[in-house]
Amino acid sequence: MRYSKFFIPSLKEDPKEAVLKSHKLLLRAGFVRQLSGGIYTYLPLGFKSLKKLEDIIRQEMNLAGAVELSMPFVQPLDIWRQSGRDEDYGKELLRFKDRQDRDFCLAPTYEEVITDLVKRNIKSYKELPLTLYQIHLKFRDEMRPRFGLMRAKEFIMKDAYSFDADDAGLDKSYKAMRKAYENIFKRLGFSFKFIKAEAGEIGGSYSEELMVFSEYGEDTIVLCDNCGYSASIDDANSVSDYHGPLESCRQPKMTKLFTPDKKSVEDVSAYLKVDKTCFAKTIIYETEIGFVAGIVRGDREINEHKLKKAAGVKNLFLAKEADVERVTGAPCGFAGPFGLNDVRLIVIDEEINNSEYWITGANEKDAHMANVKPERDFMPDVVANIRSVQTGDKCVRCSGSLSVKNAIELGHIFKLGDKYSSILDAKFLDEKGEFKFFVMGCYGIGVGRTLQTLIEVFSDESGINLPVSVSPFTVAVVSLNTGDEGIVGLSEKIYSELKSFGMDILYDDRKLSAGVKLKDIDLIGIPFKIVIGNRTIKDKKYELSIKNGNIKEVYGNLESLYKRVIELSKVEGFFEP
RNA sequence: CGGGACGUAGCGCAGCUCGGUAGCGCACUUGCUUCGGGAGCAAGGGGUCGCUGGUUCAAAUCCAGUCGUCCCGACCA
Repeated sequence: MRYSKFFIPSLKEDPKEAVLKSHKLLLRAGFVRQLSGGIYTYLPLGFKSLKKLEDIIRQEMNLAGAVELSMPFVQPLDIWRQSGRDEDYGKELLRFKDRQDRDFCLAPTYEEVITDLVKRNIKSYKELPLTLYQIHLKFRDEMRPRFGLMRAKEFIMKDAYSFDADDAGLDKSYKAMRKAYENIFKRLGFSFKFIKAEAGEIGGSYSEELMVFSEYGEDTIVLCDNCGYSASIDDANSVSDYHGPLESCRQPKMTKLFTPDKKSVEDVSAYLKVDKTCFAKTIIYETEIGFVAGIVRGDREINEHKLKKAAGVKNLFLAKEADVERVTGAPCGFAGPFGLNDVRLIVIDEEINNSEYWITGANEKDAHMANVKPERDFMPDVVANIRSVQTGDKCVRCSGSLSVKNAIELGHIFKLGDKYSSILDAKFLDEKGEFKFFVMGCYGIGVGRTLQTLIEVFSDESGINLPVSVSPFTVAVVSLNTGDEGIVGLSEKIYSELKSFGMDILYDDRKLSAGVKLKDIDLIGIPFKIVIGNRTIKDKKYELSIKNGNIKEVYGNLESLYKRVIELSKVEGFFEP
């Protein structure tokens, strides 16, 4: 492909709407453009990369025995009314009417359609198991689309659905998909892990999320360095073996401490010269049952998800400052667990209950209280694990050391059981001639999100650095001086010869200065680059640059250059020096 | 949906406090020179200042509303 004939609107400067590195690069390298919030055009370059990524997914799905199809993006709302998810999905389901005034929606997912399809066409256990998949659009009217393709309203997803005669069959289908996912993400070069998850909107009995580690991931997960235990920060537990504040900060009896203007644990700890672990901090939340106080150690954070569960509430958010003042009788920053007005529940973390001698707010301006003991000085209603795991905590399984990492969820696999088949009355005849509901599983990969995550994880200061298998082009030929016949002639020759070997090649024939062209190639991140300039002609040597590792190789003749390029193009991930 | 910020040329921004001729860099067009890491000189083109209304002799600038984009929170691939 000639650069001059391709459409690559690259940007020199960071667009202001992007925050994330990968989002900036997607825009700068001319991979995508936003049409409206959460709605994107894939430009030729991004589209080419996307297709390569899809092919990898397709290969592994096919290998696992899944069969590809394509379902309608526009769906009659009736089918959603039947499954009851019309209401469940709420505003995320974008609805509209056709000219006959019938209700339709844009597909946020495809369980209804696939279940209906299989119900109408599969009658016997002899036709099972069956796994169908598609790579296709979904639309969810997200309340807040953000970070480019990471959370878009319209997005591309690979979704697969398995149909089995019984649970044992489902286990097999599930395992096959799980293995396919492992293959896909290994081929892409990701460092990843499956994490058990709560099923959410899709529902079902068991599900795992495929998480890829990345500093900027929106999800937080906990890993054990020793036994491999892993869980979402909302589910993860750590050993509670804390035996209370240090000797040095224990007071023999309840003592009021003067702490002028010191509100945060940080400030009070510095002011009193007492370790943060000696504090019990009291946070007031507003919920549908009234105010709830959550108490954890001073150096800890409350996990609101856990607190919700422990308190048995659905909605929970930090109380407004005015409410905190009313409830505690003191300005924000001096809350303690005793003498609270109008608090329905006091929930304390296990660690707090394990011990005494706590320093807490005194519910009085500019004062804290030492030697506060649960059950003597205040009555906890619930004792539970409501703290977030921190790096260094002990693993509940093996007492190894836990670490907390950010990750991006790229896949989610579910055992659905008969959730949809029973609602939609999808049955087949088993060997005994009895009707049974299909036992289903469903398996998703966010394809657009995966592309962006590849860029997030694999990029350097100069630009994108994708694995060879998903880079939009494998090799670039850059003609530095388009005014020189010798250079142009040689560039054309190399371009057409490499093309004849079936190489996916971008030939930069633009009449621009050398710097601009080289920067663009680096930004797009083409793994291998052949630069033709005066030097090439003068020295009769051919230079091949490898982006990963910033390596330059020089060849004395075209045959050996071609041989090397062909060899390199077969690398699946990155060329490793 | 709650909280915050921003909308001025294709892109990135200044101008707005204190109302009076719309500006800078990059990009673009033409010519000449240059040609291994975002070239130089010369000449040029391009903006209803997001939109609507109000105040005013006069609005990019002040006021109100509205739309859009982004960030933080509750949800998710």
